[in-house]
Amino acid sequence: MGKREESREELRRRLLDAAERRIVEGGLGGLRARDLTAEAGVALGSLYSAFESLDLLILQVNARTLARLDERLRHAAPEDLPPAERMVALARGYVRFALAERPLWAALFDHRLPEGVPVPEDHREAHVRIMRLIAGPLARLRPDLGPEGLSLRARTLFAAVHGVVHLSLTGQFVGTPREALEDEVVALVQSLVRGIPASASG
Amino acid sequence: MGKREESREELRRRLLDAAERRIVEGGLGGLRARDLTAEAGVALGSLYSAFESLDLLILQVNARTLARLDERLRHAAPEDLPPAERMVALARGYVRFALAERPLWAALFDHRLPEGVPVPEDHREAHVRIMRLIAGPLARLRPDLGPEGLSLRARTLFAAVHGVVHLSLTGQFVGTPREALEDEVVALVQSLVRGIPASASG
DNA sequence: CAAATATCTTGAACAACGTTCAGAGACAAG
DNA sequence: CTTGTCTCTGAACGTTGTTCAAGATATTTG
Repeated sequence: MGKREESREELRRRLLDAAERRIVEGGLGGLRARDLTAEAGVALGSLYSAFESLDLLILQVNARTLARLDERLRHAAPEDLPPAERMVALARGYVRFALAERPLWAALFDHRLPEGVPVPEDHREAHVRIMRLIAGPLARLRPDLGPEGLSLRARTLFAAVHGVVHLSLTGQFVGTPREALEDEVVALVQSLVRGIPASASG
Repeated sequence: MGKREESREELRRRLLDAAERRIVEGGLGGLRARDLTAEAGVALGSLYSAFESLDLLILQVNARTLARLDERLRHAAPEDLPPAERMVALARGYVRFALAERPLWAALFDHRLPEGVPVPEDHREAHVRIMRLIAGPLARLRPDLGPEGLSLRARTLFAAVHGVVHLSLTGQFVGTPREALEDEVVALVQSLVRGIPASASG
């Protein structure tokens, strides 16, 4: 009875590892079901006995990446820092994570589920955890905001920082040059942190 | 001699129009070479006598969209406004354009050229024109910045605003809710505009 | 332990995709 | 009208993700 479940987990792990390696090497766009299963040392069809589809497998790779991002951000911005510095440290941590784990980080945003399929609950939860990491110091800077407004502003701040990193690294549009990225993001957050207490909006 | 060239242009126009309609209806992800050529009333292979590839055709659709965005932004932020208000107006214009032309706007960022193919020069130029639209009022707010730093900061500001809109509308990550989007973007830009003159960084 | 049964793994086959190209057809020149 | 040149056509190709009958393997039963 035990052997079956164990080997099923082993299969999932092997496929996840292989997919991660392939993404690191060739980006999400270069990920093929055949390469992935070959690298994992299993048959093509086995992918579909371990996961519902290739898309759902990618989602699991992304879940791992999200967990690592969460950990890195917590490590980068300890709770004993003053709130403004903590915000800057979070932004810096995000930039460095994106640079260090670029293909896996990019996969978080490049991957789209097919039309009908909803994002799983634990994914949204992982996002919310990261948002709360921002909402913490933000609450100290904006004691006037309620929990609702705080959550809203945290998402907006994250999205702003993310946007700068994203355009810079994907290089589609004319983004911030890579060499200036970290400094620009820090300047952005500092401007926001300075602008925030003086503002009555939101 | 004239008939040949004329019909070639006509073919390109028909294909571009059809592609645009298909993207509006089903998004960039739902665009198929076969649907597109069927809608244009031409054979599948004709696509490749008018354009190098489907990717390059999409790039032309995006060029049209970029031109419309440029026009809309100029219209939304007249030059006689005070610089801070102009910045807000530009951001508001961007949000509204994204909402109004959502699938075509999304195609600007969802579409990626294959590995080796570089972004054409006129595309980068169209981007730069939009950046200059931001750099104008920014120069008044930050007379201390040189042309280099100004261009840099303009790209960062655009990317920040874009990030908020992008995460909100693609709904991949936990973004700003649609109802709050315009207000949040305006608050973001106001914070930045307020934070900017006090800051010595950059 | 051996036979029977349940389960999983395998890779050929399938449908759908972008792309190509030999042949049919349309146009210009003589 | 005939000839030659260019263009348009859609069947065919290679490559995707996905499926599924058949063989291999594990588990249960006698």
